[in-house]
Amino acid sequence: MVSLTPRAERLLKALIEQYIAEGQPVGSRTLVKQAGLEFSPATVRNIMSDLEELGLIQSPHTSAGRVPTERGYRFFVNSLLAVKPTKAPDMASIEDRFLADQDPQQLIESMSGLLSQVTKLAGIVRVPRRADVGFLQLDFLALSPARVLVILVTQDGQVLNRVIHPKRPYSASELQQAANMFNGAYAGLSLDMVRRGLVEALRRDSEDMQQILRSAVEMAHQAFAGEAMSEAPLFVSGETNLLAFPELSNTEKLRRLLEAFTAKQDLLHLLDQSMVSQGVQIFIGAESGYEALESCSVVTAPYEVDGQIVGTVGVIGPTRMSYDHVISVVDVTARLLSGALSHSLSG
Amino acid sequence: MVSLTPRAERLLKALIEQYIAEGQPVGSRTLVKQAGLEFSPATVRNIMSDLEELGLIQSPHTSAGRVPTERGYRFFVNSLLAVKPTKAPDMASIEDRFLADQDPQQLIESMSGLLSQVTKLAGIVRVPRRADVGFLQLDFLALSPARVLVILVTQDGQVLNRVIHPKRPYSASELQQAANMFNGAYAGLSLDMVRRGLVEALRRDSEDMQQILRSAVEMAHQAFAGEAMSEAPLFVSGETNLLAFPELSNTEKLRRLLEAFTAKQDLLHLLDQSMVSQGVQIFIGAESGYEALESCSVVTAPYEVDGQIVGTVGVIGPTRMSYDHVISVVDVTARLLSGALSHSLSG
DNA sequence: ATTAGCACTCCCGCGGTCCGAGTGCCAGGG
DNA sequence: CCCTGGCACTCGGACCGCGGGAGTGCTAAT
Repeated sequence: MVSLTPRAERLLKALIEQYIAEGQPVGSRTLVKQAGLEFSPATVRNIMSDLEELGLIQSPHTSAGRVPTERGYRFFVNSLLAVKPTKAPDMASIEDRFLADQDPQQLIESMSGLLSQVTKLAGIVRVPRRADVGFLQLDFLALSPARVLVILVTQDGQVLNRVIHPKRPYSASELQQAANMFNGAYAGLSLDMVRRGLVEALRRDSEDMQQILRSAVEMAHQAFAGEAMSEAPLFVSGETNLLAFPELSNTEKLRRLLEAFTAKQDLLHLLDQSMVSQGVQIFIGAESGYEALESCSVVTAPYEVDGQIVGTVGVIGPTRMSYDHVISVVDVTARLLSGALSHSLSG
Repeated sequence: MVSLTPRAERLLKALIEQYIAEGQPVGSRTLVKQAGLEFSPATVRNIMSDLEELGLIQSPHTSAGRVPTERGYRFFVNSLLAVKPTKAPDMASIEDRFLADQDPQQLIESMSGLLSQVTKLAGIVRVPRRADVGFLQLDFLALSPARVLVILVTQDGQVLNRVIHPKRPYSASELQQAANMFNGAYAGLSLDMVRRGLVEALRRDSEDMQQILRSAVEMAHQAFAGEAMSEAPLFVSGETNLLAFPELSNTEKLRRLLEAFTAKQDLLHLLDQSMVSQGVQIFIGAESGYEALESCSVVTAPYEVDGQIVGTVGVIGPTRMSYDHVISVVDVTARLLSGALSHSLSG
């Protein structure tokens, strides 16, 4: 890690803050005026020259001011940044969202909207991997003779459902019985284990299985063995907020970015990465490793249920974002979400 | 309705087709060449002059070619357009989507993605209003002593669910009994009627109601009486496709358009409008009545279940879209969706 | 009635100029 | 020795004028 004189640090900090605020390359004169520095523009120029040699700032062209590089932002975030507490009105918006007494799944999904609204950036949320949550119970419900609605409930209150067309009609009591047996057989396992159990059970010949349980297994398999149980959902909101940033609105970058949002693949990897460690994480520009996120930063924080990390919330915006505010908003949102989930699930 | 000479019609048709294909103002010379007309550019200019007086075309400035006006598109769509059958590969994509045996709700929601993918425009889908569908059954499921999962199933296989915190703990058998009584009391009504019934039942003093049913009503009310039952969902996909059109990418229009997509209010009204009559409907530019849709056209078609219109699918794109292809794609999608829904629900 | 010709208009791209902002460097002063 | 004022330099952006090209409208001739 580079080390700077206190003065240089102070200057870099002022420069980055100014650039974040205005979005324009900042020159020595404006920097002196704006930051109230007690030395002259010429001195500032010398220091800037040093900072440029260190790769912390650069100038777009000869006679423009300086702009932070990704390294500059990184240094800024690591060493210079004073995270500001979330502003009261923002805090109020966030807390309001947690007051509404809704089911956990919806609460989690609403986080992306909340974050985008408060930060004026794009909000993202990675919902818990279904495969890991516990199986609670399953129900078969006859919609018509040929159609059965399969409802699967997890221990954290998620509900998955799907309509299937069984091979033969079943009576309501048969279905009830089948569900009871199924629930008895698979209670308490994780969804992933249930799914593997289903595949296993179907491969073995069915002779050693009661006919009614076999029917249940078949129907459950038909409904949920596919990707439905292991799909990896990710929600993005407020993409339009990004249109407001001129550095992104040059269409080509924007297009790639929005396509990355709909493809979700890359984002998913990134968010999974951020699930391994606790606390707020920040990916600046190329650090994310995805081209589509060039000149963007991602700020994430995992949330947990009963001490176990299950998902991530965060925001995506231009590298030029107000890290000091964004970080605290993401952090507090993740914390409150963790609290709300743990409370509502065990309360 | 204006009437034109056959020659003028032919010319207008060629001009609009050319403009749709290229997106550039088209002049007399290129028009003659491209459309293989047997008269000279000068004649074309005279006719164009007439068309301009009629308000069907206009020129952006003196020495540019001509561009269709909204009236021009309208006339084109009404009188000149020969709808082309959906191309085989597109047809294949569409049919593929209906082969996957999934639940109706998901199938409907996937239509917006399908349409955006096939037409390279933004796809929209209005899902059925929940208030109108029939109530099938309701279940209470204890997640923990303090939390009850309420699952509501409609006759068309939709599942709504929400976690509530009842006033006192209930045993599993109490919950079962409550659900049974509730289902007996409200079976067959529409969701809207159920909701009104709930409010009514709570307002009456509870003495004339069995205690256990009263508990069920309270819990059901807690879970679903809010907007959950009457919310009006609308799905939009492929917004990024619109970035490819230069006439929209001027940022300000695009921004408003995308905001209209997230606000959904205006779109919803528009789609509700299109539910009153059968078949494909086309709103060109200002015809939609919403400023955000300026210089955009919307092509919609309602879909039905058992002869009853329940929702709408469609696309949104620039007024300069290939109506001939888009119309047939939207039409066939709506038809196939109607077929799939009627089949899967009664089959 | 159609067409060829022609003058006209306007957009667009090009090169040139000017101006301002900002830099780098140097010499002088605390 | 470090800071600072001064100065020459560079570069981008706005402005301007010009010419070419595309397209039109009009008119006269067929």
